[in-house]
Amino acid sequence: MPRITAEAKTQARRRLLEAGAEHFARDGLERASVDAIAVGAGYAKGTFYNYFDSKGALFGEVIAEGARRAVARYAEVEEHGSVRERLTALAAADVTVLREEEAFIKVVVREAMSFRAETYPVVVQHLAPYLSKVESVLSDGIAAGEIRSDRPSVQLALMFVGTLTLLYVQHWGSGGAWPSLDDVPDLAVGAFLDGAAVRKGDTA
Amino acid sequence: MPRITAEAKTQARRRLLEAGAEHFARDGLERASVDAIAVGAGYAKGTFYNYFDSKGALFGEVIAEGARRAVARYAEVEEHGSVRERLTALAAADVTVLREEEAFIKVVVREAMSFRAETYPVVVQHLAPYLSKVESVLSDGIAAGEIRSDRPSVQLALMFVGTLTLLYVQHWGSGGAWPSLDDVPDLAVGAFLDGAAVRKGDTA
Amino acid sequence: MPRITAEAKTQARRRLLEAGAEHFARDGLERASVDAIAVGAGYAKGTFYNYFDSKGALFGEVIAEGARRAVARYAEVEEHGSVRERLTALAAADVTVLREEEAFIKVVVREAMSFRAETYPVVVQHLAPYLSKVESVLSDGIAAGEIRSDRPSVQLALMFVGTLTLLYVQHWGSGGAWPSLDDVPDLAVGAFLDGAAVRKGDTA
Amino acid sequence: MPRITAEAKTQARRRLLEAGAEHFARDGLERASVDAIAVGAGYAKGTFYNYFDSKGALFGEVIAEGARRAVARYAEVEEHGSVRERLTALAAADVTVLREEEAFIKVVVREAMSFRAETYPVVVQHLAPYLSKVESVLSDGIAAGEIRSDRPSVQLALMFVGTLTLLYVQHWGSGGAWPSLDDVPDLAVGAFLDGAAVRKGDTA
DNA sequence: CATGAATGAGAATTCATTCAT
DNA sequence: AATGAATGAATTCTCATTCAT
Repeated sequence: MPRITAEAKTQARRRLLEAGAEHFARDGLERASVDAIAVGAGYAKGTFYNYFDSKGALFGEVIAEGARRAVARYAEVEEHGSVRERLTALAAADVTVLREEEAFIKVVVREAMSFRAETYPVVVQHLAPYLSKVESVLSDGIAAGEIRSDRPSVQLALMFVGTLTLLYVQHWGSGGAWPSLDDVPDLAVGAFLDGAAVRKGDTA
Repeated sequence: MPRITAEAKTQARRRLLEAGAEHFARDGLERASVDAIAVGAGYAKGTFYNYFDSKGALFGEVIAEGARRAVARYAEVEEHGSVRERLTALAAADVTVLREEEAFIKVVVREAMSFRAETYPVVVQHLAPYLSKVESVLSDGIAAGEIRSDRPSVQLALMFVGTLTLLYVQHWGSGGAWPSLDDVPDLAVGAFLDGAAVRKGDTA
Repeated sequence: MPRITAEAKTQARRRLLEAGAEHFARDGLERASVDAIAVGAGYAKGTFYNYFDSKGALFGEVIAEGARRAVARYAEVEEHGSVRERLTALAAADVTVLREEEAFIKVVVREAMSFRAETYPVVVQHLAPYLSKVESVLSDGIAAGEIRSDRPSVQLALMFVGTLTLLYVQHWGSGGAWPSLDDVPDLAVGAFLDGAAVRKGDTA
Repeated sequence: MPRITAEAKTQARRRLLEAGAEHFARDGLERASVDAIAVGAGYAKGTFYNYFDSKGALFGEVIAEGARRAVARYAEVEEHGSVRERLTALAAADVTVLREEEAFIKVVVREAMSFRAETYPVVVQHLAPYLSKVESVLSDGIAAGEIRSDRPSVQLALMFVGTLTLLYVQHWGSGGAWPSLDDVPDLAVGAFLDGAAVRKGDTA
């Protein structure tokens, strides 16, 4: 993956990317201003256009970079153990990224949930490796009889990632009241695997 | 002595509200233009301001109206049966509203998922009765031993509504590919109640 | 002068005229709104146009009416006595009008001092009878050797009326601090006739 | 590292200020348009906002600048001689400014005479040094027994400045017919010091 | 006569983008 | 590379005026 170094080759680019994430996370694409982003990165407005074609282009790259950083972290996760353990590890890795790159992740999540024609495909495309990882864990689980086999693994993966995302949104929306980030991995995995119903043989 | 009745006035308001929902759903608050909304409602630009103070004010009312319509439909849902049946009925009612008022619901959902300081509280406030309904069903379920009692019913309600919302987002985001609206109620209830894990005694 | 009755033949017209004066005095021509004037007169906006062609037309008529009311009061002033007495009486009559019709007079004064191409001629035209009155008193004074004969009486009349106006402006501008309306007649006449210099034979 | 010097920036500001004065003098605050002002200064509309926050802000600065220029000229006036000589010199200096900066002075005068809550305090504040100068001359005159001592010097100063202003208004209002600017200083000083009455011992 | 909904020209203001230095 | 002044398209909002009822 030489892409990271290639794309962030200059200091300036990286700084603009960070400042962009910051502003997009806070203000959204339309309300964030090129001027504020450039100044936030320590440059004058004109410099922005030496590195990015337009505000929209930066936005796309912020999303791509956010997804890339998340995926990079996923790559470090252990490949063995039960499905529950592996999903929890993935979720924990995800939360770690979120803590370190909150701005980037906020932008990605917001776009993922806003299903806008202009940006949705970009998000989906960049989240693909992320989803594949989850899907492969679930496929293994299906093969091992740990996961229900009546749903395509893609759909299950979407549901898991969605549940995780949902908890982030509730975390941000509630101002951190519930759930706390610490609780997210177990909550997500619990909700996804076990559901809310009491079943025969369970101890309530 | 109004020559044009109060109903006619309400009529104009309603048309602007519908057109507003349409445009906000497609373009979002910032990209939707007052001019386009007015023309979409069959009026000239200036007329808009005879009915609403500003674009932002209309946006708030669209959200309020969307929430109101959803809640109205919830009120018709049967109050008895198993938790599974009642949740499915609620979800089905929700999908019905969504089919009939897709624009309004899209706006509400997008705002609910965007956690913007300006609009989030409005959304939350208007979705409150909606959430209560779900919560009361779940409380009954906990009392009846059908639902796990280790989570506050509020949190469970948030998770159920979130799951439903998630499926809408995936429906819209995939261009209707998956899930179809018909599948949403069972999917949501299934995911929420049963989870994805195979458990002892289950038949895979 | 049947004009007064002819022009104010309807209640509505008069009420709109009064409301117009009120608003123009407070807000000026541009910032006063037809809607506010109509409502201030107890009518709906549309009714305004049954009585006046435009906002500008009303403005012209307010000025005309203000000048008319001032002149009407001048007509009652005594025609004999010294120049000082007669000028003081004229000034006192003027102050009386100002108290009773403050809005109208404010509009006239403001326009008189704003030398705007559109309205200045109207003001001048309507103040003409007002000025003639002063001028005739001063002509009598010149003939009687009470007033300096080295200035055309028209110019002297302009200076006197100007001095009076100046004091009004200072009264309004200072929020009534100085001069008070009670002081205006003597101040104006004193300044106009006597000046500020101490002269041989005067008792300082 | 400004490629365009601070002077150039000041240059643009100055051009906008001049154009603003021109337009405000002709059209008043409300009827003057930002677009026309910008074009009048040789810039596009948007450029205006690189230098001033709003039309109102420019208006305030035009008034401030007008008062500043007038005061600057006052500062050059001789400090000795009789009261009559000094007042005449002040008035002459004032007329000189008016000739050179007619637009600015028109705006200041119009605002001074319009007693509008929004602008009146600004005008008064900026004219303060201007008034002080006159007042100190008059105080000296009172001490020297040249000026009547029965009026506070502030009030006398207001009357003198008012008289001067009045003559400007009449000059503008009459289209230059009477008085001509050349006549203004002597007229103002004569009217202010001597008054119009013939007194014992005078030669009519 | 009275009404007030509809209109649309007009104005202020914002801001992404360009480009000469 | 960096800069920031200039630009003008786009947008929101106001309000005088019209006119059908």
